[in-house]
Amino acid sequence: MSRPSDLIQGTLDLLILKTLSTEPKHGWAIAKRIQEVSGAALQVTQGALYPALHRLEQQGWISAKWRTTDTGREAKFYQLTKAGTVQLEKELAQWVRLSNAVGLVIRLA
Amino acid sequence: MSRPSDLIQGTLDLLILKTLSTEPKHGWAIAKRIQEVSGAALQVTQGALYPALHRLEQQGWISAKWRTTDTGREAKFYQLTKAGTVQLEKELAQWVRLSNAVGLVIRLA
DNA sequence: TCTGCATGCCTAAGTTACTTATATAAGCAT
DNA sequence: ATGCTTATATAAGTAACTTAGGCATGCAGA
Repeated sequence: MSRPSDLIQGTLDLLILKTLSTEPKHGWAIAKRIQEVSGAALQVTQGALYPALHRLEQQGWISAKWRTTDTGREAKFYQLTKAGTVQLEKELAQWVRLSNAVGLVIRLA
Repeated sequence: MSRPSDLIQGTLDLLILKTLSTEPKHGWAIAKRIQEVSGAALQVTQGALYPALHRLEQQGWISAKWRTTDTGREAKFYQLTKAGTVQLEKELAQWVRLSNAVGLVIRLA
């Protein structure tokens, strides 16, 4: 079956943290935003999304609060914590480092 | 502990196939080459390497043959098959597509 | 009115690809 | 003979997914 892979394994945390770096969002909006910004290349399914959000919350990188959306519905809004901002920088640096390294291998054989 | 992560999950197949695209190599040499070319950013441990090679062989993307190395030792040399070359192109395209998408998210928040 | 769709949350089971640890063996140098 | 480098390999454990469900609300259309 291999994987259709609409995500690069291990980058979801980075994507979520980065998406939250502008303003708090609820899970559904985060997934939609990632999909839009990536030109639909990245698909965050709910089975990946919610466990990831709980993971990040448990790590103390994001915090949750129920609030009403623009459309008048209850939703769980997440925002970056200070620790989350630090973590985002780490993951960004890690991504740049490793993806560049992959790029090197691709170019230099 | 998180992961020290000296690899991006799911890219190992691509790295191996690409490394074999110039000439046949044995496992040990593949790992060394990836490490060198990446400026030591990527580390392929043996526990990841050998299962990956067997996986790729089973898929029919590489084929193995025992041969003697320059240093006069027996080693298992792998070379890309035709199917492997096709697969390499697929994985390359996939990588470019997805890593660019991650780049978009990073830049556009 | 009720039917369906989009929004919004969630979990469970299964799979995959790793990490970590261990085992084996040959060649070479001290 | 002791230890280091080269070289292969497997086993147990884990993290992060995929796939497949379930539940509830608001709104639009027939």
